[in-house]
Amino acid sequence: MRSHTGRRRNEQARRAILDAAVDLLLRAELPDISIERIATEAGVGRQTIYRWWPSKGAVLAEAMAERAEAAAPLPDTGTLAEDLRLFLRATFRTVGTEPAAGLLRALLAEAQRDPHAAAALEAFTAGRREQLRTLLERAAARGEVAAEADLAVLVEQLYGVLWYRLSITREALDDGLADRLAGAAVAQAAGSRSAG
Amino acid sequence: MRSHTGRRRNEQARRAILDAAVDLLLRAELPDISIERIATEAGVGRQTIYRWWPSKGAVLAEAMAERAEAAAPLPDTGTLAEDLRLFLRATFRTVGTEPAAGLLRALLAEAQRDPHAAAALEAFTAGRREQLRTLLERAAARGEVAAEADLAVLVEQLYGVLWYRLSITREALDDGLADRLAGAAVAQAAGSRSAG
Amino acid sequence: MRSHTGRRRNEQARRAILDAAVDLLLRAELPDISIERIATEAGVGRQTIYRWWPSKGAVLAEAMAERAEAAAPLPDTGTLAEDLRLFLRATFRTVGTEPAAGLLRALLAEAQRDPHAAAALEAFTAGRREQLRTLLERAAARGEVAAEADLAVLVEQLYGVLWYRLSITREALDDGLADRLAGAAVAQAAGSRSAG
Amino acid sequence: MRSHTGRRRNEQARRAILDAAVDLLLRAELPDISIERIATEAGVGRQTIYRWWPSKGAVLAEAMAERAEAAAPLPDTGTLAEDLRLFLRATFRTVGTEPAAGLLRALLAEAQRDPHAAAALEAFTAGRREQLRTLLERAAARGEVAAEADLAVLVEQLYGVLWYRLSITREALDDGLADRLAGAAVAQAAGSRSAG
DNA sequence: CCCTAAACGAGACGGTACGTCCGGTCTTAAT
DNA sequence: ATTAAGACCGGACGTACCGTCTCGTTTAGGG
Repeated sequence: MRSHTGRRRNEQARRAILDAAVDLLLRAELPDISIERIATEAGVGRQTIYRWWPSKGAVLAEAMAERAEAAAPLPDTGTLAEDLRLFLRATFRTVGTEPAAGLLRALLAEAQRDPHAAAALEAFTAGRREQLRTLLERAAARGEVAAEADLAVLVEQLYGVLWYRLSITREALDDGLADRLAGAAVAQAAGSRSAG
Repeated sequence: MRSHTGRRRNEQARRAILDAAVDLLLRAELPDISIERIATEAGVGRQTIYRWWPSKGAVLAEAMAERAEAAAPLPDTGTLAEDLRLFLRATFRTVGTEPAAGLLRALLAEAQRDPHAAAALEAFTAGRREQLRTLLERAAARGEVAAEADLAVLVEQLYGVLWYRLSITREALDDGLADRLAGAAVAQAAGSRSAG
Repeated sequence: MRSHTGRRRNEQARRAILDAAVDLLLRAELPDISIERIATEAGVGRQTIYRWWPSKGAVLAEAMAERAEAAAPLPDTGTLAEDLRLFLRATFRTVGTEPAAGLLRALLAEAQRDPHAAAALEAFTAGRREQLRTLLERAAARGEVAAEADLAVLVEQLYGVLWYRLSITREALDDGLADRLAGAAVAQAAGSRSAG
Repeated sequence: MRSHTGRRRNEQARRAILDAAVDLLLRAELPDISIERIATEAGVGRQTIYRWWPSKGAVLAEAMAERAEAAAPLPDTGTLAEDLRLFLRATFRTVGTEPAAGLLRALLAEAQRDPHAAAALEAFTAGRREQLRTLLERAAARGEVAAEADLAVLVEQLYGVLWYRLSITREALDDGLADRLAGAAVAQAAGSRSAG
């Protein structure tokens, strides 16, 4: 009884496909990148892509997830304001510049029509929200956050601005914005205290 | 020198095209609506679409802009909290349910690849931000907002949450969220005072 | 009861259309000339063409008929051989060179799909056959032709070679061919005598 | 280095395309048969036609060449008159009736605008001329033809009549014509003798 | 001198076909 | 069994024309 026969998955092909997808995004030559082009670029048969990924969105999602793996360690300076400032600056630097920005935009577009991409994007962003939530709760544990503060909403506000600028206004995601946003978040988290 | 010669644009055709585009979005039959299908659905030659719109995104954008024309009048209850609550509830009700939600999602996707759609979406959202900004500044004039509060960022936070849920998490945009968001915004606007 | 009211046909437009059709053929830029292009070239509304001609083939036919009006006078040297030689040389010179050659080819093509063009071509060629037939019968009256000679077939043979070269082999229609053909025709007309 | 990879050409698809082309010609439903219709009729993707043929004319040409492959064996009765009579009768019977007549007319029209069709038609007719030339030279070897007779021209005369009737006058290509033409050709070939 | 009528240039309309590109499936020979 | 190659059917793309249908303008008698 064989446990597995036949040729094994070719890791080089996998790499070539993901790299080709990102390369095409970077070059941003044409409005959209096709499976056809990815295969040609990667020097790979089209079927090899279909064998391992259910859709183009899934390829992009894997490419993105891979690049994002090196998640920045959460800063821990002791104050919410500083932690948030550092976290947002680091996030914006990665996500606000090419190639990541283009990748995310393409993935967002793809997610609107491809459920696989939607699921991948949701999973990815859920991890990010979790991370930010952790940062906020650490501050709450230190007593920097009012009891009534709605941390879940705050997380969505912060990432909301990021995606809003990425996909709609295309305004810069720079350090200045990170600082303003950190300030606003701190005001919101703390401010309810005086309102309470 | 003649000012205009030849047959005039057929308003019925224009209507049929925009309506067909929205109808297709509503039915959401296929992941993407093609110009071909819009033309067939509208009982119109394909060229008639190409004659008046530069791209599919431009058709969707015009369809959306038209539906959005009936902008809700800004509430004016005298308090920021209540104004915001009403405004967000009204906005979420329109935008968070079909057909508007699907239209916006499709337009967002299209805007990532089609500059015409991108421009149309940016113009549309700029108008919305302006409106919300007006609401906030009225409150500021009443002294409800701390001097240091960053209203521009606040506007982006609120709409950011809306689009984030629409396009990424697909969580409901309900009255509960509107209220929480209004609360958070008030806290942020007022809260800086204690931080100041 | 009025006999005719309203503006009269514009002769300049007619001329411009026929000239544009021939010009386009000459330039032979693209595989085929469209009504659209003729109209643009002629600086004329498309409807003006449709008003006066039933099809593109009819325009070409009229253009050709007009050019062919200046029919060469039948030579009359006293011998069949010489008459035929001169007639074929003159015909080949006109028809074997541009623009006439292209016009005839285009008309032939059009006649295969457009009944109007077919009728016009048949009428035109019938006139030509008549002419050649006259030449042959003059020789017969002089006793140069055997009684059994089939003049109708001979006419078709001569014009058959012309069109065969024009449309299929595209070999030159030069003086040499005219002379060989004249010789062959004389042999055929006279030759039956010995066979009789 | 591989000699050939990938799926092989589907012979059934090739057959279906050629058959559909001929079928459409037969039915002669529309003045012109489009690639679109051939593909639909054949149950084949449009690209499959473009992959293997450079133009519509090339498809028609291949369809015709295939039908013509079963070339009638040259008759060999011992006399030019009889050989020619039989050859022309057989040729006219094939070519003068549908579907062949329509096919040839369509191909002739196509050849006036499509170089591929022109080349195919020239190649096809060259073969036919060769055949007829052989028949004539066999008679010459038997001494039935005058030394000065211009066999090349005679071949063009005979096929010229065929195409002239096919494409211009559309008169019948019947046995009677074959016989008259054979008689005329014999007169021409032999007649030069008395003229010499 | 207007009135009616037709022809004019322009150009929008619903369509058909073009030739290209891509999607997702399949077949082939090689590994 | 997987791979690169590549043919297959299907179908959308954006363009070119088709023949028809308005438009407003121009030109010509007839009243």
